[in-house]
Amino acid sequence: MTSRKVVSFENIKVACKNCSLSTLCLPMGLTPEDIERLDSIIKRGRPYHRGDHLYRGGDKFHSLRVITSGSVKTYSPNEDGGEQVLGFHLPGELIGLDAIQDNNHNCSAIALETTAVCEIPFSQLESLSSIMPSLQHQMYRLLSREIGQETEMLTLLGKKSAEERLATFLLSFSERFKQRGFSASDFFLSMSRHEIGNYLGLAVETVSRLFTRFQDEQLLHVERKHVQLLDIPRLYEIVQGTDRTKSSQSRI
Amino acid sequence: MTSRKVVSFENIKVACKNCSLSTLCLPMGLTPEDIERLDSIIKRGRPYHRGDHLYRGGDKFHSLRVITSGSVKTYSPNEDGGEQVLGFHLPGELIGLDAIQDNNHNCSAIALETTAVCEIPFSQLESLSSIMPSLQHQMYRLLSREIGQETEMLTLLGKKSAEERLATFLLSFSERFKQRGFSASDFFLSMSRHEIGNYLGLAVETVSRLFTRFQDEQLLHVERKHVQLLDIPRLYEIVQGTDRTKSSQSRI
DNA sequence: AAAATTACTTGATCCGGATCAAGAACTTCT
DNA sequence: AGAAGTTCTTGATCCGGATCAAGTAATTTT
Repeated sequence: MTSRKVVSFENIKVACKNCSLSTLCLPMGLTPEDIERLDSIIKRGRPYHRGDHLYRGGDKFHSLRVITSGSVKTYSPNEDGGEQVLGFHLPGELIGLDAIQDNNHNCSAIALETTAVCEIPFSQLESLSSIMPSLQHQMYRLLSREIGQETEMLTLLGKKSAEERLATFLLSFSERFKQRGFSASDFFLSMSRHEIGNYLGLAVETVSRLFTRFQDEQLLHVERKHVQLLDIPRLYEIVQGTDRTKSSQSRI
Repeated sequence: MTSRKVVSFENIKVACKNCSLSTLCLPMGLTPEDIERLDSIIKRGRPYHRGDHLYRGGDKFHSLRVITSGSVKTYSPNEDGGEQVLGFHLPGELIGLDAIQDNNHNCSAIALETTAVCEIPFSQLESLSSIMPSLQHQMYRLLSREIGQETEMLTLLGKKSAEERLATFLLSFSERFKQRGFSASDFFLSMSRHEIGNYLGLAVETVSRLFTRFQDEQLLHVERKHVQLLDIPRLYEIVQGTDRTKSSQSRI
């Protein structure tokens, strides 16, 4: 009778096979039996609160982590006290891949809100992947995808204007929320303007002004962290630098 | 008698076990037997000439490539005809890792000078790595290292000044040449000023002016592609933003 | 609920590096 | 060797976005 109640809130997502993220996550494309084996090495701890570190630069590396709810910022603390924000991570995303190289975290990861994660001890994952070719393949794909994403970010920081950067940022969240079954046009950003600016290589003031400008131009409505995208197609035009409102006479 | 002559110029580096790069390259840390097995899947074609493409964005991916001599530029062609230079690659460096994710090259690679490469068919490498844990481990490390390097580049493009960027660039080559047994302070750059600028997110003119300035400040001597670093310690100070010549009164 | 702190916005000014322009040095072609 | 095309350098100007400054709104502390 009461035994039903044992399946408490904390245990609902206790297995990959029941997890709605499995199509985005490490188990993607694995057979149910393989998922079961992967599942057996995964640890699910208690949630982190806003501001808690998942790990810090310098920590010994032992586990990769998948966000299962909430969101996380990764950043690399640089010599003079400042930091470079490296990414914002949503449920289903794997973090810690950069630490494999020397078994050390070179970056830090901090929860932006209440956040749950799965921990995957890397040495066990490695052993498992050497007897499970499909898992090995998935790991190679994920590592490669990470490289590809950073490559896009290099182009963003190397060549794009401030407004192209912010539009890219917003559409990235739009797409990722959509993938996760949320609205592509109405969402909350869990990070501050300062963190957005740091990530995009812009000053806070520039980010703030751009939000205001985008709103004036009817591209979106923004109130604090709540963003509603009103004209996604035009945001895409801005991303490509094809925005007719200003580039019509340039570049010929 | 004449059979000795069969070991011609082209065949000297025909095996990993004889290759001076093996400590920097994929075989790093493998046992001689494992190197032998890896060697058996590697293909060595004829050299590329300056301007030849190793692959282009959109090509089907089948092989990773290791530069064995010469140098290569990777770049991502972007929509409007321009390009973002992603990296300059020296002997021992592995390229193509970003293509694993979807079996397609998203970037292009072009020889900057006469260049030889080893081709490693990825599907064979994958099979081999699933029966050779040490190779699998090495692959994970290399992929992770690539992520770490791109992360550093993100910080460079997001936060650093033009002079910090060029100093970082020069010291990166200095270190890599040194690793390969060449001079750390006297070398030839195989890429143009334009390509350096593109890579560093700077205009050609800025790069040219910085070379002139660095020379005026006795940091280096430069003549066309020939660079001699005269004050490596001070270049390191510039990289860290700790250069006393200008930051002494700032940031307090 | 008031006070203090932190986050965000908006305006004014400044500056690093882009862009424009032109000449010089080098390379390639014929 | 001379012509034509590149690449590089140097100077002048311009502008996007940083920095400085101040005010306002939200959040946290007490």
